[in-house]
Amino acid sequence: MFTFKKGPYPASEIEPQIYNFWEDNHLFESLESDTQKEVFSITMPPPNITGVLHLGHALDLTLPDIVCRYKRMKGFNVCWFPGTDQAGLATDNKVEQMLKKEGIKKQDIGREAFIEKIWEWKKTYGSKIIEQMKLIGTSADWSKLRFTKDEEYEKAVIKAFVTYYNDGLIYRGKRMIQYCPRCKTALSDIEVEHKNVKGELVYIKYFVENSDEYIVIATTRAETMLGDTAVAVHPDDKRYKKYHGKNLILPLIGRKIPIITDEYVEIDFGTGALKITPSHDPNDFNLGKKHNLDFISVISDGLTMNKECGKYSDMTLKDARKAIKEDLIESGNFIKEEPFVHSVGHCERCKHILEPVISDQWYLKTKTIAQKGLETVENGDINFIPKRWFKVYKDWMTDIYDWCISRQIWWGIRIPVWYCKDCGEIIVSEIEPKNCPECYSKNLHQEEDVLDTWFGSALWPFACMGWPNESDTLQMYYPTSLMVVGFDIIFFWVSRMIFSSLYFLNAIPFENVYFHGLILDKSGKKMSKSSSNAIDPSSLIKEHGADSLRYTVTSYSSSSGQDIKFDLKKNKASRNFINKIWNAGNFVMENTKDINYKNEIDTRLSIWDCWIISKFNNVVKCVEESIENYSFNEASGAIYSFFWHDFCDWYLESSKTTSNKFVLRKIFALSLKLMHPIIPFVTEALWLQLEENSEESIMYKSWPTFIQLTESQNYQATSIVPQIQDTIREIRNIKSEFQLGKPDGIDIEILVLDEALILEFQSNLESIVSLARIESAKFVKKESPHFIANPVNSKVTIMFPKHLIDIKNEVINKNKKIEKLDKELQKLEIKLSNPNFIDHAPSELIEEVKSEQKEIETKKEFILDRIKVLSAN
RNA sequence: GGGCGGAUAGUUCAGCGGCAGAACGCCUCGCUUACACCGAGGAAGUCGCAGGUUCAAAUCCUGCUUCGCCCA
Repeated sequence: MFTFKKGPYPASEIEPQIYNFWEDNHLFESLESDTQKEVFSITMPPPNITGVLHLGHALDLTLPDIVCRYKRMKGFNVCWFPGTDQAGLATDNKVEQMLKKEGIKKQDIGREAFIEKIWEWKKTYGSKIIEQMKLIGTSADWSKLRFTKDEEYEKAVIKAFVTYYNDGLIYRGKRMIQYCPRCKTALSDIEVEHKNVKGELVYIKYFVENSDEYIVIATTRAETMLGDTAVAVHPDDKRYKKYHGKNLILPLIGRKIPIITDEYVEIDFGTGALKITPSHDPNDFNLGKKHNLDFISVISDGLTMNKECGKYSDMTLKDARKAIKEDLIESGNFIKEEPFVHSVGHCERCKHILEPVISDQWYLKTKTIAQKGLETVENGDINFIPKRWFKVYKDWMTDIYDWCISRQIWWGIRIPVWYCKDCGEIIVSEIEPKNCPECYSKNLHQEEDVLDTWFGSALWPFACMGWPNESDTLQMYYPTSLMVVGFDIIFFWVSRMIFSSLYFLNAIPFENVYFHGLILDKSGKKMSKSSSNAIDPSSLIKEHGADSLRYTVTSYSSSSGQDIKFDLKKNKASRNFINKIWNAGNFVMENTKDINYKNEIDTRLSIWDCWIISKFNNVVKCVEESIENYSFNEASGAIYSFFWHDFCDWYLESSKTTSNKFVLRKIFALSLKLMHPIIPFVTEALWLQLEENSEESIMYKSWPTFIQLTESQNYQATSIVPQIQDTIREIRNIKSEFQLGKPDGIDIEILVLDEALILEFQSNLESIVSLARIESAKFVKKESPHFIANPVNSKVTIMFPKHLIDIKNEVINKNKKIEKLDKELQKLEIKLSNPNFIDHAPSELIEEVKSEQKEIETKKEFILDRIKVLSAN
């Protein structure tokens, strides 16, 4: 399929071909007929159709993809359900803005035409996000793609509404809601962002009826005073006790308002007297209900003063505030104003300041269903990773409010409620009623509001599988195994998915939830389009490839789900790693192409073969454990250090002189499998090039298993090779110290004190010479005066010819080494001389420390001895 | 006000009772026939501060400083 070209790995050229290969061969598709295998299923948190891929998606997609690919290789029947979300408000806004540019207002064209426009828009742009998901290698079963406003999906949402309603959990009520004047709709409480805003605190005199005395009221929203219907004080506040039961005269208006007492009022805040505007403040609303106060509305649409406001009618809130302050000054009621920072609700979607408004909305009673959702996680049926998010979940589920599910926008699933214009009957039905069941009138009108998008997406895990139909899909894949999301949508999505699933299916939606952190810019700020610090993953992919981006986000993703300060340098390092793999592949294929792998097997293993097999066994285990524990960073670290430092730096280099070509090729192929879940493109590209596999994808090849070594092979791997490596390192060190670059003329002697070890060293002489880059080495029985000795360990000493060594520097070096060893010795001695340590520490540890002390002492003596000899010359 | 998280090498982060690690960057050397997106070697840390528990603390406990997030 591919051929090597000299030079760096051409990711942007290869990756699309690989993805097409997978897709064309339907490799992502899961068969419901495949009942032999254990099932592993995931539903994707569906991205917004108006969105573009951002780095958060890179996490949402890469991490589940790793798990899916890993599970496939482990022999599971894996199904990953993809989808996109209608995203009510966001889409409504987006298309509204687009039309605005053409000079069209949505009100001008009307509801139906507007919705039509959105569908047109979706047809053109809605697949963009899907194309981008594919760029990153998403191995989701695209044949099962769903959109949360598909006809079938809409039926599920309506079914859910009607069921809740019939069960008495949905009601319509006049309540105070957060209204976004810009989006012109109610929002639920979690769509409100509280931000501190600089404002002013205005102090106003409210005179007591028939008196010269007054109470001072401090307010941040002077304009709402027109709607005041009481002033509240704390019952124990001595300052105001004498006024209990009296009335105040509302300035400018002259309305009589009572002074009420309530423990809600904070004595120490402001003047301790609180003006109550039940129609325009959520807390005042509650007090108004409690004390049976009048509700006077003075603001319409959240933007302007209403008709009841006399001279202030139709003014904007800002203008009205200014005019009222001026009038208060004139009337002598104004005392002062001072700067004040207070928390103000903003629209989570458009960031506009929200206005609390009383209106008719639809609500879902959440208390009891949330309780069940809480218990399910508490008792471990659903597992949160990391655990700490449970506390956040618990707090929210415990103090949950009824959920305002109606929205005054057009794009969305319209609430399935009809009002009879003749008799006032309310009809809630899954299908449009023909006439009123009470009076048989045909004069019916459907509720104008649509449902909160999140109401529908809460059903995603099962509605994407065809619920409420008893589908085979649902039967087979539900509940799912894993959900991967950012913690920022724990309330929006995770909580609601859990209680919805428990309610409608009496089953958990997923067994595990991995919450990843948020991606921040290099300085730790949230990435956002408005502050232009957002990094576009598509351009990153274009520049360095999807594998690089995947590798980068993976190495940032620990089981503790920390936020990620995304560093472009790290992505570059990942790119280098991918390139390293590509080039190693090139080497392996070049060097093994002349062997027939299918028929011949060379079973003679060199010590390096044994060593790499042993290392490979370890890394496989480590990667398995890391993926199972969601320590993705550890998996990525393990493959990096194995492949680069063990396989390339040592094994591949050793293979240039000594090693079994079969093992070289085999371990390389197995490494590709091992790395495939994390970096699927390059591993597939290389896999397909190993000629024996030219047509079969790596995706369904079995996960590597433990390779058995004999006891002696194991001994060579874990005991001999490390000594040879230490020897090579020591030679390289000396070469480096004396700047002996080229191997020419470096003929060293090696003294080995152990007969068996001599044999091992001798039979691997070639690789020692080659890896250490020297001209020759020979084994001797004793030191020669023409050579300078350096200890590797208690059994191995290497000797460089005197003429290559600067004796003065060598003495200095050796003295430095002594210093170092002394420091280490000191530490050990302190430990060993502590009787408490000897009494309490485990004996293994004590033995370890003792033998280490011995080793260092021997080394020290050896070096001291050589210093003496050198100094004497 | 309540809660959560971070503070470890110049930088980005692991480690979370038993000799402080990685990657990048930096310094020295090297175009060794897979890779200069490379190779070999090296320097670099009072693990935020102060107490405590322990034979032993970056790691556990308490308090504090500081940065960030969530809820009210």
